[in-house]
Amino acid sequence: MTSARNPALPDFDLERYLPYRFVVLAAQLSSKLAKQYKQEFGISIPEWRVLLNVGYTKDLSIRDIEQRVSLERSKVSRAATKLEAKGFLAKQVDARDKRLLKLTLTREGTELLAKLIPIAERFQAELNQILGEDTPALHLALDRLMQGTD
Amino acid sequence: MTSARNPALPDFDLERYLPYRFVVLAAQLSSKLAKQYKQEFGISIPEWRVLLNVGYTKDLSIRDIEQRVSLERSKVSRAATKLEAKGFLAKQVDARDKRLLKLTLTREGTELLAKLIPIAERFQAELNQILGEDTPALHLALDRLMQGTD
DNA sequence: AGAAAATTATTGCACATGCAACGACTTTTC
DNA sequence: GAAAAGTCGTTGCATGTGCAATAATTTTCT
Repeated sequence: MTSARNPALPDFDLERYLPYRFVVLAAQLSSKLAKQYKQEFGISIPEWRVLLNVGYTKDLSIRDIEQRVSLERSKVSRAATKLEAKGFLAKQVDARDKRLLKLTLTREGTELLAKLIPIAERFQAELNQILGEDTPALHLALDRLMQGTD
Repeated sequence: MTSARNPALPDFDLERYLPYRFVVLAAQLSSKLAKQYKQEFGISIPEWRVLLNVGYTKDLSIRDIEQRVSLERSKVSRAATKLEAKGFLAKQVDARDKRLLKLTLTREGTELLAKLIPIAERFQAELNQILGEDTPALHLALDRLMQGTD
């Protein structure tokens, strides 16, 4: 079906090409949630990730988040600035090391996150539904790839 | 480990959150290849996708590629324009339907693609190595998700 | 046939992104 | 203890992106 018509080219099957499949699927999944968050709450994906991290760990710095979530320094910084402007988180300079920032959710930020999480959970449940008994196998494969491609 | 410190928040484990895992992994895989293509050949990801499609199917239109590769109209259009400027492909108006374009690789484009493909294959082989016997399971899971989230 | 609706590729524009440079601060080294 | 090297967060800038609007064409409908 995807055979090469051009004799100068080797055979190649894009439909089975793993990096491609990942990118397409990831974009689909991510944008589905992104639209919901954007429309209903005005929150972008980087903002959602930052919110989540700050929500679950005390006094994170920008750098901490960068490493955990594999999100660029500058992305994290800008997301944090926006969240601060919207009143969802507070920045505070670390007294011990004044280069660092300590990020904390405000009450409003906590309330927002409490609304966002169930939506994410519901989405995950949908996916597990679709995957059925293959869910663990997928996670295993993802573990392997994450490990292997560092 | 990822337990909620904040009593107002439900528990949530980002490390096991499927959409997140996909996005991170996809970005990793994709950017690894992208850097290589960019540095050595000056080709971006959208350009590589277009190149590939045009290489393997005759007289594709912009719209055809959009649908196949789930790449935005405008992205495809701009990628095609760049590839044309670099001499890798030729645009030609379809005589039957003058709204459509017929895209074809030039000789240079074919030569380029012939160099790109082995690199992609090698990358895929690496991944299969890492996945080992779990490769089919992963593809099955991907099939399910692609189907299910349309 | 002719008007209205639909389709195709391109483009303008506002916004996101990645990277390098910067200032503020800390750690290391001599 | 001062200078050099390193680290942290922000920002400027060139480039990429998504979306809506547009012009050119085709299809549909009366």
